[in-house]
Amino acid sequence: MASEVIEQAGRRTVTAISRQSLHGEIVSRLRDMIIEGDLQPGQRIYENQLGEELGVSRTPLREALKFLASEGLVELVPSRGAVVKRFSAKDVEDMLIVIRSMEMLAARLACAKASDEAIARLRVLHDAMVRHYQAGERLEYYKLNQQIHTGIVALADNAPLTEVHGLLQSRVKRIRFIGHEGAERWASAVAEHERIIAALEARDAETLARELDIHLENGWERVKSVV
Amino acid sequence: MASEVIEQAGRRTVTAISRQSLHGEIVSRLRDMIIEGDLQPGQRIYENQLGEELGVSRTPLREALKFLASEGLVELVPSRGAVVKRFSAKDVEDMLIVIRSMEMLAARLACAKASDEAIARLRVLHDAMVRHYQAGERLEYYKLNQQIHTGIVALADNAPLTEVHGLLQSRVKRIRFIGHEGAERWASAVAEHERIIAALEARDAETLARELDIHLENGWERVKSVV
DNA sequence: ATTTTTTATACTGTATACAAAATGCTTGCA
DNA sequence: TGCAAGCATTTTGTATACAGTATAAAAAAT
Repeated sequence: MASEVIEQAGRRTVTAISRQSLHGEIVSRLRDMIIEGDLQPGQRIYENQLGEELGVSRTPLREALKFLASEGLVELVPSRGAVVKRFSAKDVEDMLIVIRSMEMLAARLACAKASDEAIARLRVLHDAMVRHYQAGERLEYYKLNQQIHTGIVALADNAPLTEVHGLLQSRVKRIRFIGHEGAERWASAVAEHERIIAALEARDAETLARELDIHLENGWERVKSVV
Repeated sequence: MASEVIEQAGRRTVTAISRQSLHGEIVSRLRDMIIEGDLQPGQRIYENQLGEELGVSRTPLREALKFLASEGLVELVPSRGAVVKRFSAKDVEDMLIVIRSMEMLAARLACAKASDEAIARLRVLHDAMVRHYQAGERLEYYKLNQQIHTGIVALADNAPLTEVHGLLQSRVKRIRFIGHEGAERWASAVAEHERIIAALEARDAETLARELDIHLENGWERVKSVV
């Protein structure tokens, strides 16, 4: 395969230039592969094979797998290596409960601490998202949607909260990504977002938390059928 | 060194017997060493040296370090290896905010889902804790205290919540461990716990959440001075 | 024909060796 | 005496080799 040769040549160059280590590079790459479904849940990971594909030897690959295991994206089975973690419906439901709670916490903190400029930046994202909705561009909509939720968490200026939220978010991403909602649900989701941004701009913590609660509860219903 | 030989011989035996992999063994060991202050914040970890101490080669040790890096207990500096992570006062404060929120969530879930037997088991732990308080046994008290908080989270029957709570808990552990509170504060902490268990037994979610909120807010004040 | 045992193969776990990078020290020079 | 440059040493990063274990297939026995 031509791409593999390019990959190998690229690696050396990238390693030299980029600030990221090879380890970090592999971690990001594998994380994306898992989230985007390139590596499917339950699939066993053969170190030799995957290492060859990525153009790296087993050592840094194994280190990356350990890292991802701690993130909960792969499972380490003793003497049988790594397997892409598979989540049950309950697992996903449980994650969404926690994510919802964390976003509500973030919302309250954000109302108290966020700067006007930071909130304005979220409004810009929101408006862009609405335009993608009106244009029917689901993928672009989805990406901005994610960014807004992550953005609200970021407003709370609480690193552990951001980290843990991102951790769980990355696990449900590959499931949410599949979820294509119907037109009327999509419309109401956008309306919910509008109210969320408005509450944030008003710095009305309780309204914001309540709206997020409703929104994520609905989102959960939207996803539920897929899992 | 004689101990090294014993260590190495011991390792082979242990590896054969224990269900845990050597990797898992090292992870647990290092985690304890960090939490208990054996490895101090900011301290650089020399792989050769530490590997020799533990009687393992660099490969599994490095894999364990990557795992702990993902847990947030060590930091990986490119080309300069691993350093025990140091947390600022704000970091700790932020963690405690998140932990508090998660315990409150757990409390609400627990009131709805926990079995009577599970709650009864917590009551037993609580009573034992009170006895240790009365005997003035701080360490034993502290351990049961931890167990009770972890136990409440466990009652929620939400694996991701348990995992994430444990993650943050392990980071603040080494700080809390140092925190020795005064007699009157200790007394009020015990009283708060009594109310918490009572609310749990009554399955009064809102009271339980409120009491936990107060308790953890106070606990934060208790710790604050130390950091 | 089915089940059990043996054997071969493939993969993981661990150690070691080598290469590249960083740090610290020494020596030379101003 | 102070500074800088180069060299030596230490340490990390990566590859490879070897050992142990699980899996699968084939052969033998019931």
